[in-house]
Amino acid sequence: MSTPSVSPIDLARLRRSCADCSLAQLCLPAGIDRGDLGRLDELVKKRRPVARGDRLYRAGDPLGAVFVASEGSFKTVVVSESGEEHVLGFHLPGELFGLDAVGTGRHRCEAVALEDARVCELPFASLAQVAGQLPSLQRQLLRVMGQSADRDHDLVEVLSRRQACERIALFLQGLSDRYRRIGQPGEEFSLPMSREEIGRHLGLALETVSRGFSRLHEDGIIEVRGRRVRILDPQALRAQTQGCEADMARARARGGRA
Amino acid sequence: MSTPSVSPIDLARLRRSCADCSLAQLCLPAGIDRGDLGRLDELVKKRRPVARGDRLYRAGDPLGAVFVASEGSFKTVVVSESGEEHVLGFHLPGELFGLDAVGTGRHRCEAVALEDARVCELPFASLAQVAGQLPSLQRQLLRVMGQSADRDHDLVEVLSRRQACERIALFLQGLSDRYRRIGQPGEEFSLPMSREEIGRHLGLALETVSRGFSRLHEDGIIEVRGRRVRILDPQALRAQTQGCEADMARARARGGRA
DNA sequence: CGTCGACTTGACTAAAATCAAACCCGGTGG
DNA sequence: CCACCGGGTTTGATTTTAGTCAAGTCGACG
Repeated sequence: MSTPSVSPIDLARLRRSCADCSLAQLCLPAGIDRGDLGRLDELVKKRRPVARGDRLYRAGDPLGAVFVASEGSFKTVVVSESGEEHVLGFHLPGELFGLDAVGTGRHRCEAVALEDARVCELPFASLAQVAGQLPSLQRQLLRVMGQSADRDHDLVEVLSRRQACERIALFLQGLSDRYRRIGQPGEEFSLPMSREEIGRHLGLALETVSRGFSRLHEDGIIEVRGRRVRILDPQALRAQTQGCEADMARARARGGRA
Repeated sequence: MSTPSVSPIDLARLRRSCADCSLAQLCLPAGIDRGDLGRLDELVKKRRPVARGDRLYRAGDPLGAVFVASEGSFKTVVVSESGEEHVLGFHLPGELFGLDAVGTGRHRCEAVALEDARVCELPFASLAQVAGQLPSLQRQLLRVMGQSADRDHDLVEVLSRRQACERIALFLQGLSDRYRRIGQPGEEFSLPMSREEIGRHLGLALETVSRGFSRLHEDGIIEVRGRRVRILDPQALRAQTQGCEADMARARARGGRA
């Protein structure tokens, strides 16, 4: 599954419909019956290609559409007045983003492709309108917004950890779960983002991120080579998530419990 | 219970309707015409009293209702497996909370009254159902969910600040704005939460919070006595928000530097 | 007036930021 | 094929910052 060598056949299939999309169950269409899906299908601009570094929207832009990464990953970032940027989130295929404008009508952050990618684009106004007519879509839209809030929520949980290694472990854990959800191996994946971006996401210096990775490596919990990551001991990773004391506790308990 | 002296007249007025509520413009009814408001009115359990420390819901509870603080403040907290708690947010009168269950159908955090308070309670299922019939309510519901996400967003921004004093300044700034929005003076207010709770919100030790307040006090930016806060120099507070270098820059710009 | 809890302050310690230097690897061009 | 970039990454030494532990202080309330 390298970057798309887009044959005409592929192209045709790509534009087909949400119903045929491999991500459908993770995306907005989940739980919407095939009949109603047609309505949704009509409004989606499907699988538009986006080059690495391209911005889908900028802070201040009026709410136009929400997006689903269909191939490749994105980041959403806020740039503070002082110029430094914080990465609010990373968005893997099947994940919806761009909802940050729903509150005020204007985007608060900008969305950037981390690699050459594709997005599906849904004009928000039409989406909301159709949702008013299709209860199943409304339900799903609310759920998706909720899930998006849950992800922010997760980030808060990460950032509230004091120890750098906890944040990093939690970050890897989260990525692993999310990769697994989209049908890719959760134990081995390659990071679409740089150490610096991870740092800007976790509120850590990039060196600290690197050291964290190295530390987890030394401890035999993960294997890292550049952006390639393999999780060797998921349980231990989870333990790191709970802080080092918890880690100790686990080590102690190792004799007694499975 | 024994909160404010509730005369029969008050009681009658309190139960009246959303249309008459002083918070209506901040709350769900905003932008909904009077006719439709009746529909909403029917489902709201209005101004139920809640004692300090009471929980409106716990983590794991199924999504039943969303809440609006109508009097007094609340906090939402997540308790990690290791027992420590993090305060996700504080909720002032007119602010809606409890949406954290929309994504999964179960609450991820618990909501606790910080003081004797009152809440309006909206059964979520009915709300969603009525929203399907009233486009204006649907729009408003989406907007309110978006605003709630924006607040999470703000918290992320706070937590991503490295300097403790930046976090604290941003926190006070935010509170000030929010108090102003609900028609209370933004320059002088009293904190409904303890230093410890602020710490658990900002990811800081309570001592650090206290020191931060003291520092801002010394610098003549705020006045603090216990939970009473007055903002003396809003501009300087804003500067603190941007980090100490920005602060320095401002000091220099003041005309004359040592 | 004494007690208790919340808050402040101080001294010390642990952790991460910063500064600075190597290192590794994919790509380029000789 | 190999030398040589250059970005991203790792690692080391030092400094800064916030956490921790431990006294005190303040203030509300019985």
